[in-house]
Amino acid sequence: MKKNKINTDFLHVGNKLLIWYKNNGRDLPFRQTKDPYKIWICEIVFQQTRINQGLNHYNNFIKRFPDVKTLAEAKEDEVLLYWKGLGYYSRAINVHKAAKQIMDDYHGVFPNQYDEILKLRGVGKYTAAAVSSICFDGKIPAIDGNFYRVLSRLFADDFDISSTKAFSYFSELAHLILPENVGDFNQAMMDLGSEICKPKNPVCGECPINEECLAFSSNKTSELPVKTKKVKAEDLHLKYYFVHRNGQFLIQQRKDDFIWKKLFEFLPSITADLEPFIKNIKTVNHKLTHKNLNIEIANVEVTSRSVWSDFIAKNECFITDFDASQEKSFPKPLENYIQNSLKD
DNA sequence: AACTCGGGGAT
DNA sequence: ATCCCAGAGTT
Repeated sequence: MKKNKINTDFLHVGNKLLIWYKNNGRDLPFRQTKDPYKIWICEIVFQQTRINQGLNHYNNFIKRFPDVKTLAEAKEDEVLLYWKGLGYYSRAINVHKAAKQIMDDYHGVFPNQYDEILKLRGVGKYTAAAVSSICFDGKIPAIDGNFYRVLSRLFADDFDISSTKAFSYFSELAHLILPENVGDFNQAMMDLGSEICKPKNPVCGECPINEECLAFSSNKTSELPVKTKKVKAEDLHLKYYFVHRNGQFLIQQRKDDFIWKKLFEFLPSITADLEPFIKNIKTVNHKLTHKNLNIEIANVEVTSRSVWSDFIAKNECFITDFDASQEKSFPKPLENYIQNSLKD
């Protein structure tokens, strides 16, 4: 059913959700505060990330960087360290840039208007709406994956959520049920989408708005939302040389393009004088959302001190050891490789 | 408007 | 094996 066919009054749905949220909302660490800094960080951490997966990262991040100023004054590498294992590493780089932005452009005071929050690096329409509604009583629905799913089911609407027009389309739909307290409403939609209106096997029997849900009454919850675009992973081969000597090994830092932005990695190539020291070669398979990685890692133990120091002098790389490596952010498969090397 | 960016848990 | 998650930036 399209929105222009909806003649019933759905406004009470929003208020029902607020009541449900008050009694059934999840108890999360960022629920006790309206500090825009903390809400902002949590919104960034939990982009495309499940609560259970990011909870420790969020707590550790807030503990180390409790406010904008602390974050802005930190080194980028340390911010990346606290993002280690979370994925989508541009979020860490951007959150750091945005902190500097707040110091420079807003005298360290978090902007309180949607349009200003939207200017922050790494903050899009969703996050700007979330922060402005939760912290500053902004009246803007925070349209995310939960909104798409809940609204498409509530109105039994087959609008393609993978369409680029989905955001504005579901924004309009959201206004049909938007209550006065938009901040709590936005969070209620997230909890409903997470706990009740789940992608698969939704718990419609416990849903506070199942009486109004057109997908429920027409038994179409399993067909909604409609998403036509599918992402397919392509194969990618990577090769690394784990060059080490006496508990030290050589690393370099990735660029901020392609995958694993600015994370540390082993050397992608060596010179001929190191080849005799290759002990063995291990292949690691690792799946990313858009890539099936096949990583070949050559274990190079340099037993000659002169060859070791000569290579370091002539090549761009850093020396680290197993303890110090814990203080840098490596891609997951390389992190695993280091951990396995420790056991040998 | 389409493409790209991680990692992990649920099914 | 497939889907999807408190999305945003780039092309």
